[in-house]
Amino acid sequence: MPRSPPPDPAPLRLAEFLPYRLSVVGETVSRAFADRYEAEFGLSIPEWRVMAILGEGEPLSTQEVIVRSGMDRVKVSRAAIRLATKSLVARTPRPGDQRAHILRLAPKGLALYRLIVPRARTLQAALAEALTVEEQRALDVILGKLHRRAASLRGREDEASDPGLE
Amino acid sequence: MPRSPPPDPAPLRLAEFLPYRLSVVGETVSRAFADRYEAEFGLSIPEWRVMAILGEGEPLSTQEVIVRSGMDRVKVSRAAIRLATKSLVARTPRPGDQRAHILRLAPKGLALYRLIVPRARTLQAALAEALTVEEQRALDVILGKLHRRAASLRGREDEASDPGLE
DNA sequence: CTTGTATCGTCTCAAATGAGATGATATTTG
DNA sequence: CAAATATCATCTCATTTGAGACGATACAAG
Repeated sequence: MPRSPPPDPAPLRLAEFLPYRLSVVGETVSRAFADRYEAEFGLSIPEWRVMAILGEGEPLSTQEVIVRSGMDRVKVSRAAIRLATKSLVARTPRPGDQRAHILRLAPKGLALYRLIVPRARTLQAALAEALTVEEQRALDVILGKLHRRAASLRGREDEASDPGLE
Repeated sequence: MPRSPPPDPAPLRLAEFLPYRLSVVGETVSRAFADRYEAEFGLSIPEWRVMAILGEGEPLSTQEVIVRSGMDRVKVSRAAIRLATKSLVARTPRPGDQRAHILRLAPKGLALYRLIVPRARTLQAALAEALTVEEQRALDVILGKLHRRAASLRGREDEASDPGLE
């Protein structure tokens, strides 16, 4: 029995495609915030992230900042160097391990941090304001789930099988 | 009455900060999908997006693809050129306007499109599977709201005022 | 028609990006 | 202890990015 030519799949509407939408929204938000951080504080996003991590309290090695920020090794290294150049961050060798640098906010960095945090909260509020409180809570859960799933999709690049190995 | 030193704002937890999380999730998802499109079809994300838009049916000018894809002028231009080089997309001058190119899927491009679409749906399903149906619906609404809000935040770069001018 | 302005897509170029190499130090092994 | 291996942060370099310049065409006003 002759097959009819492969039927057109219903065309995919890019505008409704989840990965596309996530990417566009993420980019738009990032740009909006990047513009502000740059204009108001002269910081790039990677610089701001490093400051934000260090502002949480503990001094951290570059390596630890990499893990917590989710950023690339090179990005963090460069951000740390630029921040040190601006005297916003102090870099001291780690006692007992000359390879690692301990990063901490320098006094000037701490002062700047105290200026940025309220501003960042305001900006976030301006964004979150678009959502109801329930939506905000839901989004929180959703982002966590999506992140874990996307990370695991990245993990096993090929082969859709591999049930539970490793 | 002497002021006490400016009280530390509660430190901002980057890991809970909405713009940060959106950006990280968006990036992770994008990478996961970009890896697949590249490995399986030899397409970059911009190339895939252009194909997806053209696959919706109508032939479109570069300009229209720019609008619908949300991508940069240069990105679309380059993607279209690469796709044309691979004979996936046909570029013909628009009758009556020699400036514009009309883009449409070439036969080879249409064939590839038919391969990609089911795969893209499968990948999306693998991602969306992490969420309940209610969450998927909620996310849809949420992304729309966030996108509009972020876009408008970008609009009025400075000055929190300007009520309604322009 | 001629001049001025707007829009099309591409090109240029400087900046950002990130995979891999590198040098320096630490740790493990024999 | 010496040698092999691992880890840290940085550097290198090829690629990607996007703002602005650009040439070409279209349209508008005189």
